[in-house]
Amino acid sequence: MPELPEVETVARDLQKEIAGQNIVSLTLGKSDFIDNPGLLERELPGRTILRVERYGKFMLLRLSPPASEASIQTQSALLVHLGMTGALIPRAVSDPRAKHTHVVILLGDGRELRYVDPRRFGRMAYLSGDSLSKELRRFGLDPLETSKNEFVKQIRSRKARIKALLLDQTVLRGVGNIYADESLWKARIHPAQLGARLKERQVGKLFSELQRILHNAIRLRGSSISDFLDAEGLPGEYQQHHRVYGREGKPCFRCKTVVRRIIVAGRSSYFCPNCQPVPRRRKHSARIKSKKAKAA
DNA sequence: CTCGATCCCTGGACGC
DNA sequence: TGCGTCCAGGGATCGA
Repeated sequence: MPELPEVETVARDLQKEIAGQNIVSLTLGKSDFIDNPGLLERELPGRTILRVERYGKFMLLRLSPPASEASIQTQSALLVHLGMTGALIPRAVSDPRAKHTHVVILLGDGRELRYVDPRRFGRMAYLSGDSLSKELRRFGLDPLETSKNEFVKQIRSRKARIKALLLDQTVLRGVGNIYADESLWKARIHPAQLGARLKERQVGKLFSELQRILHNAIRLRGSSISDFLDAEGLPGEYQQHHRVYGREGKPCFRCKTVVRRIIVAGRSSYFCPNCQPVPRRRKHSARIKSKKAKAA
């Protein structure tokens, strides 16, 4: 499942592999995950892929302006979200096409940039000018480009659960389930804890650990849980370094307590009940306890 | 503002 | 071997 480190890996590979390539033609298969398929077919042929960037969990293929507007400096880009099972990989034309290949972009050097996505949870969109900048503004802070102070301020100003905040792309762009759980475990914070209730020191710790984990994961080319493949079609290796994610029923790496899985913000959340204690309700616990005793 | 529920989609795991 | 069933999960959307 591609999150920030996986998308960063693919974006860097593609930057090396296809930046500067001209788009000769575009062939679409199933296109229900594309914002406006006709627009892609009209706009992409003839453009040059200037560079490939990561933006949150999106890849941004920055494009040259259309020939008719070469003098106007309107930004345009192809946005690609890999969803759960997407892959964007340059291949020789002679390579057989994988099942679920939905977009094929013929490049000037003769190769094909192929988008493969069995579940089609991904998204693709051509955007330019105001609609592009407007779309990009929807998203929150990039965890690798934000200061600790800014992160702490944002998190502590919200009363949603910390897990929900980490996953909310309008708060923080790029973090998904794996890296949310991993950083919460490292910072010893329960996923259901409310953002506003966390101490400044805790959120600071969370930020440092999140950054460290993301950098490490990028170094190891991401986590491959089920389907993730980089732009060369190879898996990453960070999954071998997961401390809690996917480890329900196994001993905590710190204290040997059995790792649990609960649903927080509608997502599986793995945590250690000992290292990441349940959030305490403010004071009333004694009163509730006596009430219960009376009822019994 | 925040929540849960629901939908999208397919392949893999599991039970028989 | 081959069914059927359940489930995962990022994000959009809707109603509470």
